[in-house]
Amino acid sequence: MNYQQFCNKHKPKQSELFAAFYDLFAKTIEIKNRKIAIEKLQIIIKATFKLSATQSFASMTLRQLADETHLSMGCLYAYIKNKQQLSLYIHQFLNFYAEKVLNNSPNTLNDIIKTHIYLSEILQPWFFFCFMESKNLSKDMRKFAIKSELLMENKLVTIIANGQKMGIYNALLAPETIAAHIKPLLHDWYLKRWKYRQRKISIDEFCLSTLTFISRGLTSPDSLTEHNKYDE
Amino acid sequence: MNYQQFCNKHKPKQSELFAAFYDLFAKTIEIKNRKIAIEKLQIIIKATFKLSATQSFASMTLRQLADETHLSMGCLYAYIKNKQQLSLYIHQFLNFYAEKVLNNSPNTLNDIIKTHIYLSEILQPWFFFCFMESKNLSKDMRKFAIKSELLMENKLVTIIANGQKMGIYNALLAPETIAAHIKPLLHDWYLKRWKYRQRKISIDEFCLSTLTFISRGLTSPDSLTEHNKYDE
DNA sequence: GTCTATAGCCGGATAGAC
DNA sequence: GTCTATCCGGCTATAGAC
Repeated sequence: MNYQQFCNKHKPKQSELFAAFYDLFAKTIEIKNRKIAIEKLQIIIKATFKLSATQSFASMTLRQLADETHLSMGCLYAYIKNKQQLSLYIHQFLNFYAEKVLNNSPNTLNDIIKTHIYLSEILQPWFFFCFMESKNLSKDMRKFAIKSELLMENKLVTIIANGQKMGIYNALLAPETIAAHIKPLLHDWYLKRWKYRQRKISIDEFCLSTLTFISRGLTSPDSLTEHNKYDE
Repeated sequence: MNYQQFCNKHKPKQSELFAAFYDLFAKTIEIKNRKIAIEKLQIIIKATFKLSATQSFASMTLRQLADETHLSMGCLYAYIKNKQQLSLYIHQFLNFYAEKVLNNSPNTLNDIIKTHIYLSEILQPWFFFCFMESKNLSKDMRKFAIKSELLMENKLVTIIANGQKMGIYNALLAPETIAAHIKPLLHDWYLKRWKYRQRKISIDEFCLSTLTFISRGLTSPDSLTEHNKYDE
């Protein structure tokens, strides 16, 4: 699987993405004209990402959001119940969407890692927002919001444990430990997206180097060479 | 070097830390009684960390801060010029302090990595705050604030490049790429501190597994084994 | 569906008493 | 140094016209 193949299978058109968004929350959205709602929700959420990324969601005002979307305050409130709900819906939708993709993903280590990176590329602003703004959620909601993250982590652990049992991976580190190290490597792609863009590193290059880095940590069966041993 | 040794050399008493803080900004702080100022600044900044961590700095109100510190609004304003400056000073102080320690740090790869982890342990709330709240800074200030991060990154790159030249490390990945992968591994310690605490993973265990993970990526000279090759 | 106008509150910041 | 009292601007949210 490469990025192009993943896109063919999973990359939604922007309109499809927000159609799914509307359908998920349609019951609680005042506007009943589906086509208009989808269009406006896309505008509102993209503006939310833009403003949140530069100043944080908490300090973004709905006046700014109204300006940015060229909607009035009143109109905004036809699409969202209040400011907090806007944040909540974004979290919930990403969770919903990520879980759908992860549940359909293949089960080799490389493929899961690639699936995660590719997904976070396609939905980069969503991932970034959810990572940075998880504070906005209540405790209950926070638990819900990281369901798909746990799903991902469990998949990693299972595969690594299996690989170790079969002798394919060395067992120097516990599966949970390795999984814990892998995750921040993947997060970096969407958290520091601007850095990779600036350095002109493509997603394929990033995947290659990440997988190389991880594979080497997993597969070398020999003990550490002398000068790099953890020297107390 | 282990954590205990590092602490003996670098770990400041809390009062020393905030004494350094006061001295760095004394010119711009109204309160001239050094002892009182140091004490209150410690209270104010710790409260800021607490409130920011649960709700973000932007949404923390100075009234909340006054409650948490048991100071009045007026009194608060004797220590800080305004809300934004509070955030700025925290960023500037961490940068000042980190640079001091990093410049005195030894120059082996393991020691630099350990220095960074140990430092981020001692100043965990500072590191967490600066990572999460860098948005609050103006563009100029942001550049300034990451000076010490760049210092750290450059040190990594230099050492890795050297090691590759000397044949100690494999040259599968560029030094910059490896450094880019190492950094999020280290950030995880202070960003997800609660997770490691919950799992009862000590800083020494974290260092060991991180260094193991990194070393293996660097030192195995053989090419990737078949089943883990980047199978496109 | 979208707008304007406005209610009502809360935030940052300051003045001035003690 | 620390407090109370207060200004004023800007915020979320809603009512009601179009």
